Formats: sequence, C-alpha cells, structure tokens
Amino acid sequence: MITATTTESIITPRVIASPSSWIEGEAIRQLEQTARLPGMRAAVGLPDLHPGKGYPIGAVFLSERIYPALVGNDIGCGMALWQTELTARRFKPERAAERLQGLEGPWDGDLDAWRADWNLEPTPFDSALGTIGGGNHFAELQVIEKVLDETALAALELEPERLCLLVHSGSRGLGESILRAQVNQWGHAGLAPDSPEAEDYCARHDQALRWAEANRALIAARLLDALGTEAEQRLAVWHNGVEPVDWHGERLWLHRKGAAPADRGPLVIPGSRGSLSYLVAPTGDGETSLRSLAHGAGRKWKRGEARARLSGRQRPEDLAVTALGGQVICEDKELLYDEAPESYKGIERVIGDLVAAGLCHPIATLCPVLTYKVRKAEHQRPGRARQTERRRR
DNA sequence: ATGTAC
Repeated sequence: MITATTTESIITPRVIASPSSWIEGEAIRQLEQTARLPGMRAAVGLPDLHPGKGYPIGAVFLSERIYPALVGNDIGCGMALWQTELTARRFKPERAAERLQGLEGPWDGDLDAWRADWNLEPTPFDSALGTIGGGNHFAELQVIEKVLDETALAALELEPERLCLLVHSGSRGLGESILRAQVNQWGHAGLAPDSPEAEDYCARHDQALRWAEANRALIAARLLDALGTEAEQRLAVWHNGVEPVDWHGERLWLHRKGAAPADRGPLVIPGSRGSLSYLVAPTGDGETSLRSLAHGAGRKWKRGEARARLSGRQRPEDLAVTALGGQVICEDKELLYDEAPESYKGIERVIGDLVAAGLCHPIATLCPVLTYKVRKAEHQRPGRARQTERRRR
C-alpha cells in the first residue's frame, strides 16, 4: 500500500528580483532542483540568490518534511546588532584597530557562567565560543549614515550619533558536526516530522541556534572589552535554519538558507564591507516571500575566484581601507581577496528589489568604520621587538 | 561554512 503522505506535484519556484538583477544560472538550477524534493510546497529565491554547495543560498523553502542538508552546516548563522557607547565623532579607527587582538583564540573568561546564561550544554566545540570564524563572517563597527525613518529608529532605541556593532557569525564546529552526523546516518533525505530522527535533529538544531546566538554575544563582549567600552543588543536574527510554521492552518517547515526572517521586526541587511548596510522594517503579509528577506548583498564571485581577478590591480595593503573609508583587519590573504567588496553584488540593487516587491522599507543606512575579520596569532607576525630591531639597522 | 577533505 502506498501512503500518500507527501505532495507529489512539482512546485514552481519564484525569484524575487527585478529583470535587470543578474542571478547566476547555477543558482536558478539549484533552486529548481531543491523545489523538486518530496514534500516541497513553495520555494522562493531572494534578490541575493547565488549558488551554494548543492543548494542555493539566499532562498527559502516551505516543506512537509525537514531537510537538514538544506539548512547546511552553519546552523544558526545570523546577525546581531548592538548600540555601543562609542560616539562616531570621537572614534579613532586606527587606535581601535591596534587594540583588537587575540579574538581568534579561546576565550579566557568563565565559560560555565556563559553557558548557564544561554542555557547551553557543554559541547566539544566550546573553545570556539566567542570566535568569528572564516568566510563571510565579521564583526563591524558602523556609523549611522542616513536616517530615513526617524520614528522607527527611535523605537529601536538607536541614537544616530552612536556607533553600532554588527556581528555576523554562526555555530562554528558544532553546526558542522550536527550536519555531518545527520548526513552520515540519513544522507540528504527529508525527515518525517514527529519521527524520532526528526525530533533528534530538531533538538540539536535548536541547541546550535542558541550556541550561535551566544557566540555572537561573546564575540561582541570580547571586542567591546578590548575597546574598553560597553553596548546593548538591539537586534538579533538567524538566517540559516528550519522552523515549524502555521501556514494557513497547516503545520509546515520553513527552511531559511541564507534568508532573513521577515516576521520578527526590523533587521539589518548588510552590504559588503565596502558598501552600506540597511536597517529595514519588513512590510507586507509574508505570503509571496515566505516570511523572509535577503540576508545580504549576495556573492558575485565564488570563493577562490576573487584573488585571481583582483590581485593584478589591488595589492593586499590596498584592501586594508575601503572606498567608503572603512578600515579592514584581515591578516589572511585568501580571505582578504575572497571577501573584497568586488566579490559581492551591489546592496542597493538588492534592497531596491525588496522595496519594489513591497517586502520592506529602509529605516537607516549604516556605513562601515572598522571591519574585523581575522588577525594572525602573535607569533606568526613580526612582533614589536623585531620591527624595532630592523629600524635600528 | 568547517579546530575542513585530499
């Protein structure tokens, strides 16, 4: 007997982007392919849609089943915004840059207390709590560049003269281990909700969400501590994950794969480190966009492609300051090129497409002042003593 | 994306 518990009809994915917005063919193919998975009910590509490893990034999927492989390894990856005590007027990026050291290593604070605060069980990956990681992850100080909705900004308790801190990171090795265990046992198959394996995955997934959120908070705390200042968190969202939703009275599973939630109030959609980020308020009923928004500008060039394209015309030192005047700390050459502003699409187009589709309205723009990616360990770079020695000769 | 896989 065949039990028809899943919908067999093929759904047609939608792409929310103006015809003039360039989207890679491979990303569309991945979107269509993913939309054919059993139990898929809706699939939407957002304006930052680009190819990922098997599944597209910048997309959202509504399904009868749970697809861990679609969520990917960085479960809980997301953005959090703080308002710092620093004022834009008095901030000295070069001085601040000098003080930001050693954020890559394990935190030497009270890990037990931190885990207790965030309701986290110990994991084998906790030495990475409070570390940014690689790829597109960063911690960035930003100045509010232009206020477009004063009332909304005030409601968020964001004062225009104070610097913001935006942190983008995820669940590091923990999320990766959860996905790996999942794929080893079940492959890429969708899990039936209420099955033991689904419950097991969801429990681990939710733990990774909390871990990632705690990670962003600890990254912020360490960075603020290094700068000798304080801050209050204003916004927090994750853009990689799956959650049950009531969809017109039916219980379905909403997968966000590089897609920000549009059902939890205002959020930041960051551009590259060389462009503005947008603080936006979601608008509309969430029907056409599956309650989601773009999570960033979207990659234009694949990882590893940027160095070959840019190294001829830009030296590493040229990439240390962006066109908008922001300082960049990234002592990893490959990453420095991979995450160069040119590797990303223009954020203005992405926001424009979302606004045109009636999905959000801008509250303010944020301009990067100091972007922290990675420092090498102290022993890997020329120390003060050696530099002094050289100068004497 | 990943205290990565080869």
